[in-house]
Amino acid sequence: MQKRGSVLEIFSTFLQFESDWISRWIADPKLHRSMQQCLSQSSQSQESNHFWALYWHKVWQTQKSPLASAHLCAYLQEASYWTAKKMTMTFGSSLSLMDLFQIALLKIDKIFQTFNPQQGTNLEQYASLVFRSIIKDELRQRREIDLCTNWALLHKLSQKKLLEALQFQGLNPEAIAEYLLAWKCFQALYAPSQGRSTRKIPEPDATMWGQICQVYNQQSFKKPLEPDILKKRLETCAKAARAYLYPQMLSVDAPKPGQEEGSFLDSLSLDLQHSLESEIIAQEEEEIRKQEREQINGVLLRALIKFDVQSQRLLQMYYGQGLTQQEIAQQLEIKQYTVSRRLASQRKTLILTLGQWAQNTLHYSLDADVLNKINTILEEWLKVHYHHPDLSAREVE
DNA sequence: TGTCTCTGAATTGCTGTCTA
DNA sequence: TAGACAGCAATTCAGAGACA
Repeated sequence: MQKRGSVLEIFSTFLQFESDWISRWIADPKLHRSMQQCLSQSSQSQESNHFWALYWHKVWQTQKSPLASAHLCAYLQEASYWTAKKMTMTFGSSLSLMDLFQIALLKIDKIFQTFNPQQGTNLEQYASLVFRSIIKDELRQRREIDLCTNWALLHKLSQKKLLEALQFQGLNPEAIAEYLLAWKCFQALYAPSQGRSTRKIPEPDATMWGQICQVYNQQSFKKPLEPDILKKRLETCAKAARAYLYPQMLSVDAPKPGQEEGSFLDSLSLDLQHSLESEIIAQEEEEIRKQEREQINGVLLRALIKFDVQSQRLLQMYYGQGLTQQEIAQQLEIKQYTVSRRLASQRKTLILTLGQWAQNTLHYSLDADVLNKINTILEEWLKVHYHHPDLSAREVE
């Protein structure tokens, strides 16, 4: 992918994909004109991308202007692309690089809403972090939904989401009311047996179908239904929910519906040569981050080993087994607040250890911001460590 | 979209126990 | 006896879900 050179290009061009590869940068004529006009009128034409990013973000904040949103979307193309690429390499996925790229950009408004220029951060770096969490969340949820049986999905579903899904299918209000009633009866009567995975809830047996049907017929003003019809209705609900919550991805450069030639982005054009420059920079940055991660692992593992057995057990129960403080308190026969205090004290020790290391090695000054970041890193690390101890141990070797 | 409710987690102020 | 630590009860905070 060739780097965009000028401010004009950066705020008015978009990536075009061919299969799963970048084909070229293409300019949006409207954005191109708008940016040209801004640059010609502004004494800030030579200012950095950062300046214009903050400018368009301010416009978006004050006017909620779609034009500002489009300029920022163009600006964040690279951030979205590299995050999507990293995620496909790290996690692998049934979704392509292009799909992940689009998932990230679909929720771009979230970045505009939560970005705070006062904190002195760079919008592009901030967007990369948020894109990463958006994609991870999407992949996790899709995996959950893919693994769910219809009956598990119906259990997880909220009434609001089911209603939206049924409306999305174009059903009339009367039909929707009947489907909702069927779902409510199912929810009320069919509870999965304890200990069973919440993803693998099996189909109700014949007796249960009979009971659900009986309650449904008591509450419905329509002609009484047979259990197999009710079952089909609930299967339709599950199908509608899957289709609504996780629709098939459609590429922005896919052919226009009903047209053999031309795509959504065909009105745009700008030929670019391919370059490896950005890939090399990204690989170097990744290498540095990897080394830092390994060092952090070492520091935290050495600190953890110094904890007594009970403290280690507490952390294992909280982060490893995912127990609540109340559950841990019951098992250890102590009070919830004692658990809370001990966890807080252990976290404080680890934060100070990591802070000391950051101060000595990376020459960070330990202000509130840095400590907050260390706290976030620590939380993530503890979850990974206690879920996959082999992973963190391997990185330390 | 805003409000309400619920739940888990964290905090606060006071008190008791233990130890150097 | 001071300081560290823990117990207790009440309160606050934050996030998620339901609902009008």
